[in-house]
Amino acid sequence: MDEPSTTLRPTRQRRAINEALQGAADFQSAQDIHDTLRRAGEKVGLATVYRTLQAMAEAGQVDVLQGPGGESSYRQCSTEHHHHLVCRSCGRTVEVTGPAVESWADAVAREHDFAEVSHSLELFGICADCRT
Amino acid sequence: MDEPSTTLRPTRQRRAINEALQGAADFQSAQDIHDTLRRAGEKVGLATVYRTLQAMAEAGQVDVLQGPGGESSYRQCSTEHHHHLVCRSCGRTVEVTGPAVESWADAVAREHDFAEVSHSLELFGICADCRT
DNA sequence: GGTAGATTGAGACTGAGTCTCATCCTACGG
DNA sequence: CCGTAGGATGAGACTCAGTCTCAATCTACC
Repeated sequence: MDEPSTTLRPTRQRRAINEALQGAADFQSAQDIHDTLRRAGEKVGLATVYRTLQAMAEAGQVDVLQGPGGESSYRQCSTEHHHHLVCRSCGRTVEVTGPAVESWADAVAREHDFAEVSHSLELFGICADCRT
Repeated sequence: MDEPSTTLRPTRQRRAINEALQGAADFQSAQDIHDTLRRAGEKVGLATVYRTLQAMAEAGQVDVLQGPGGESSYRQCSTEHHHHLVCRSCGRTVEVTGPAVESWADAVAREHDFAEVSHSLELFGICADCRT
């Protein structure tokens, strides 16, 4: 499908996108990042933002979250396997782990004889701040 | 946000969409259903399919699955809370329940003081048939 | 400095989904 | 059985995220 990366050059644009990601605590859409960069004076094409974000997601450097409108949001997270608890109101995101879920998923997969099982799991709620 | 349903009339189109849904075992996109109906000779507008499917999803009559391309797929399922194990290759879908997951989600929500917590959880893999 | 090949970006393009609004149809009262 | 009010429908324009193209540009390396 794709070589690990015949070469992957650290360009100005990629650096800028990386920084924008590090400067944000919560999930951002590609459009958001593009806007941020533009406003910061960085000239980066929209296509490049999409390409870079995708590449980073594939490389496991960022996490992807599918919004309800089908738009993808990206966030820089810890590299180990985890899930997210996201505030529906302000977008605040907390990383959580669920060993119980992982083993449950494995068990279910075995039971139904499915291989290469992956799972997507996100929690949504209203955080304490947004409730007051 | 929205009245329970001032009135909801059983029209030819809605009946057709309902039947198409019952005739399908796996998740179908709105476009799929529209095609199916058209091919079956039923004249139903695309907008109507979208509207009806959305209304049914809101009413809890069908489950929605977000595809990677951001397209929504619909399926008629049991009314009780459950999740799906979907074959990445053929789309075969199995309904599964995970009591352990539900209680884990509750615990996590309490721990971080989030209210009204809901979760989305889907498992993807390759079913036995597709592996042979 | 010179070059191969990866990277970029403007803009055209795609495809899912939404919106508008004139027309159609269902429910219901008389 | 007919007439009417207002929900439902559908053709087509429209929005918007994301992808693709391809010439120009930049980076790594000799």
